[in-house]
Amino acid sequence: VSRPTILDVAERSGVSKSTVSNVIRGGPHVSPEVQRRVLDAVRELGYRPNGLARQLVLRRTSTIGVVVGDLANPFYGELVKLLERRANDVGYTTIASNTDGRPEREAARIEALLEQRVAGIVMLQFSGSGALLDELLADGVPLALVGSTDERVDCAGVDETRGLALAVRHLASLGHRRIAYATSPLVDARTDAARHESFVRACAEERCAEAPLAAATAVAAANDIVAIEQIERLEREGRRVPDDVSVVGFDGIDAAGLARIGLTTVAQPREQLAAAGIRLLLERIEAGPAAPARLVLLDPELVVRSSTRKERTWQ
Amino acid sequence: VSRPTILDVAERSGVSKSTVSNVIRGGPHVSPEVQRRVLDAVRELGYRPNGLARQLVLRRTSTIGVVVGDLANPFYGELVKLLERRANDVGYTTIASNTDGRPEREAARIEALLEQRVAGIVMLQFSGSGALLDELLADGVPLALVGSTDERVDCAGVDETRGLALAVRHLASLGHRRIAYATSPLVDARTDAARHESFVRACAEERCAEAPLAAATAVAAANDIVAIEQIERLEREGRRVPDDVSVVGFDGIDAAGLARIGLTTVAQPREQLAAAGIRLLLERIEAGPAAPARLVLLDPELVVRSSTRKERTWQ
DNA sequence: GTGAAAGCGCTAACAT
DNA sequence: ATGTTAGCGCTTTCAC
Repeated sequence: VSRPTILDVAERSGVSKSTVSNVIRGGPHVSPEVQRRVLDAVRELGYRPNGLARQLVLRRTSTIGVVVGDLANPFYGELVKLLERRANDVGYTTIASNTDGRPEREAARIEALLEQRVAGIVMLQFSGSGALLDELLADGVPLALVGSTDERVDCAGVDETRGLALAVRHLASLGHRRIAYATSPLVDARTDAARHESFVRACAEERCAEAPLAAATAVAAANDIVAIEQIERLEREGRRVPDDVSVVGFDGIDAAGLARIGLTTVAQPREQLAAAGIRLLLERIEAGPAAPARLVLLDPELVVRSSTRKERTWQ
Repeated sequence: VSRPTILDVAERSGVSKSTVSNVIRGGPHVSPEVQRRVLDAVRELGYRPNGLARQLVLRRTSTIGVVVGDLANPFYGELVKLLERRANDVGYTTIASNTDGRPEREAARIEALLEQRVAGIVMLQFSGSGALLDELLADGVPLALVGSTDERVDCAGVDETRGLALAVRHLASLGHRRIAYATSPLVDARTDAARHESFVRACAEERCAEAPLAAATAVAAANDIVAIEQIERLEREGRRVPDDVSVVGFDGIDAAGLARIGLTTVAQPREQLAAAGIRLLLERIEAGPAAPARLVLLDPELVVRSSTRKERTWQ
């Protein structure tokens, strides 16, 4: 039941396999007559070119690896989907690898991608192990970070400083002075670090203080999932959102926009992130490892909904 | 900058490439001394086996294709994630392909998977084009459907009849007699058809009637996303859920469990679905195309929350 | 315009 | 225990 090969097609159409190869790849110098015969044979035999063999001989693949922390988070699900669409448009396929945020899984999945000789890797998640990054860079693996940033690699991300500044400024303008930062283990460590850092800075600028969750009148979450979890937790504990405490998220997932949730959030431009990520990666593949790292910084946008309101004492 | 090959390793460690191959694959008959030398060479050279070449010569891959309709739907995102984990556990990798529910994209993505010579395909989405299925079957492609069913292929799914019966019976017991069925284009056509059919049957059994959305006191949705959209729509139109109309979903996504949403839903056992899907596929790969198609029917579970209540006139 | 031949990097008999 | 050899299915010079 072995699949037919290019040789079978050659035999059946009475030409050599090079000629078959030429017509299949739309190569040059093929007489219409021969072309027809070959195409007929292809159809009759149900021939399907072996991509593995082709990639082996070409010594390059048109596959892009996508490393993601949590596919069950719709923000990443959608990003993966957009990346795939984008990649398809330019003739690439993608392989998505879920890491559950575990560094050892991340390393293993990347290793597997490299053994498959992917043309490059887009990382939506990056455990932050600098060693891994250095190794990849040293290996000359084309890399692009989407949604987080690192000086050493090409990145497409949102301006994290502005992002959390937007959130904190919004809360401050509503009179909040004691703001908590909420996160979870599923948040990519680097992203988390960046967001927390800028949260702290923005607090300083706006003269608010970082407070523990129990003592805060508002919470800024590392992402929308965390924000929604916080709303759940708060209301379970009898504190109303936004009446008792305001909550703002980050990402702009669809669920945040539901009337029942109404999460004020800092939305990321997902389409643009995906587009920039693929573009950066392809250009990196083109340019080689020596070219300087580039950074595409997109603007996040504050979407105000009903999870934030004036601090109580101000009413 | 070409990567080192097995030959480079052989040369550096002063053995033949078969010996290198043996130690790398943990093959037999390798003296500890030679083993050490080879491993050293591997490390020094930064050698990484070429999976493409290996798969080509083995004439089989350990890659499973996963075809999914909408990765941005967290139910599918999670399913893909679980499938990947499961597959990894048994030595396989997965490559997920998003189709956006479009049959032509579905066909194209499957074609690409086959050219990559995937060992088999798990379909979470199936456009329902019988022709495509027949073709795959005729080609002897190992196939497993997860979440939908077809007599011709191995399937792991929830008992759709029971699933919607659960929903309708629940609504009927609350006094609802005019129930609408809600769906959307993103719902896999076959799944949609199956659910609607059993909805109709359950209505007959419970003596309810299928009603248009505007005239219904309750709505059964094809999945949780649709259900949540319906809640949005209804409340935007000024009809409260569950006070004016009850809504029940299907799938059991995390968001349904949020207190703010509180969606009564028919939950699918996602872990078990993923596990069964992978198991069926592997057994199919093992058994060959001739073996009879198998069906794993799992029990859905009604999770009652706050989106359903007694029909008003009954109070 | 078409074919013959030389690999791509690897595994698996079969020798030794 | 290790080496030799013959491919896996394809692309690509280079002849004809």
